[in-house]
Amino acid sequence: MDTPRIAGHRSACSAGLCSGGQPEVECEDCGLDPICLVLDYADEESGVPEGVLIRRRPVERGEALFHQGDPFHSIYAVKSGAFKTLIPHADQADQVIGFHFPGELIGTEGMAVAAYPCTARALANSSVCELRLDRLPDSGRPLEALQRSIIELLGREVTFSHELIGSLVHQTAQQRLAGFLLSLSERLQRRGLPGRDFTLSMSRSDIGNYLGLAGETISRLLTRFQQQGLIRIQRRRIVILDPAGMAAASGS
Amino acid sequence: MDTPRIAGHRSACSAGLCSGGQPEVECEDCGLDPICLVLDYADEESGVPEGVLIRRRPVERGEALFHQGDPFHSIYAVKSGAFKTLIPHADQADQVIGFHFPGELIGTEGMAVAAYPCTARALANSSVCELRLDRLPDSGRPLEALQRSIIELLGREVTFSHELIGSLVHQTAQQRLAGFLLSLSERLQRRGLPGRDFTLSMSRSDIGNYLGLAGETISRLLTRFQQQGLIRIQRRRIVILDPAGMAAASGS
DNA sequence: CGCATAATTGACGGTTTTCAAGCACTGTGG
DNA sequence: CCACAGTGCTTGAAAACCGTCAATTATGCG
Repeated sequence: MDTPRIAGHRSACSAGLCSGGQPEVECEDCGLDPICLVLDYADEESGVPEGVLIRRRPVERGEALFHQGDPFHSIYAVKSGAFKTLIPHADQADQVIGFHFPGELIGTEGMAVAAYPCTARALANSSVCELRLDRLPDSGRPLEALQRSIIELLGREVTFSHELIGSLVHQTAQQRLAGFLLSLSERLQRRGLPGRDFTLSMSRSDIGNYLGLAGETISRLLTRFQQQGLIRIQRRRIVILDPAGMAAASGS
Repeated sequence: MDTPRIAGHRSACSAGLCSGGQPEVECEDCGLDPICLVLDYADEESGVPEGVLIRRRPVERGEALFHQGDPFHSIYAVKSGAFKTLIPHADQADQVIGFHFPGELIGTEGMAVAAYPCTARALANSSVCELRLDRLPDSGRPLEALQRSIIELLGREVTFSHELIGSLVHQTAQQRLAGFLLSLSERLQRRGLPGRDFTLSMSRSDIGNYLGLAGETISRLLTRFQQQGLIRIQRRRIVILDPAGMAAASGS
């Protein structure tokens, strides 16, 4: 790992690796952490009921955490593995909304409308922490801090979506893919995982779908990046050799 | 107007028309209304300070409500006129993030990160209601209801962004523009304003920027729609003649 | 009335999609 | 252990679509 860490008091794993050898995020690096802390605090103070926070539930590859339209009950944090969220379409191909890596949250946008607006599916064998918000008491002071955290999360998500729209809509295929790989790299590193040598758990078509490109275009661009010495690809493993070159290719 | 309404007790205007003759949204149809109600309630119960809610402030065409990076203090509701939000770029052209019509809110996403992530600019002479959240007391029970409203708003915005991304990225120029005009029509109607005969306050380039297309493409498509008898255009005035045909052109 | 800005329209070229074929890898069952 | 099928990936060729550039017209404003 790029940045080895000491396991926190709430982490059952050390050195960021689990029994399966998959990289796993530490609690300190997890997006659910501020909320977990609120709940821990709440636990001592006012007695949050059991079963609100379910730690390290395993999810098998291909399994769905929830489907579009399911009544909202939980938000999830990825501990290991990877997920995609998508809007299923009966007639046409599904629309891939996002990818979720260790430390990142899934399902936050369902909270507002009482139902999940998308489906979340595991791209690999994974594990998640689940926060059952429906089992929280209806009122009480700790809720205000929790709500504040959620408002922050959603606000960041809106801003991210706006930036994403700008990227997707005003950039060429090469810029989109280079930017995508760089942002992936950055996201993994921010969570204490290796950011220059990682596995794309999703297919080329999934990436293309997400970026508004054909799967063939992704394939062609990856080989072009490799020919330019920017990256090295072995099936789904990606090594970023020249981050500066990638940044140039991403158009900023 | 399509649906004439009786002015509510908090509305200073009647029949949805203001002195300037511009269509104005009623309080009942305004996105800020649930929050206003919360504050009215709060006012009686616990005494919200004066100056929290500023009603019907006029904003001149070209004037900015706030700029990107300004410290967050307020969310705004458009009463009359129209706004665009954009991310300014020093080197390249600005990125248009969205358009805001009477009854719709501006600035919600700034709340989470304490600074506005975008600039809001009036496309026409307009008026807004301003809710100064920085003048709210730091704690107190009514906040919880307010926070819940804001979480709902942000959640809907996230979902909307996801759908928008899907549209922009997987549809042709014709589908995007047809869908854009239809969604505009629906948004205006939802707020009690005429939805089949309205004014595009923004330029062709603004629309193109927002949809990821060139201004020339917007121009060409509008004339094509008119040739097909779907719409009628006179400068910036649009009349939707065949909503069903537009829906077909939008690809769903 | 004249200038500045916005909108229209045409021609051309580049990028990306689509269609199609062949290849590589995985996992399964004999 | 190997053959096989299935899936995903790569690569090629042609066409569609949209962007850019440029010229012209229309509109608004002083």
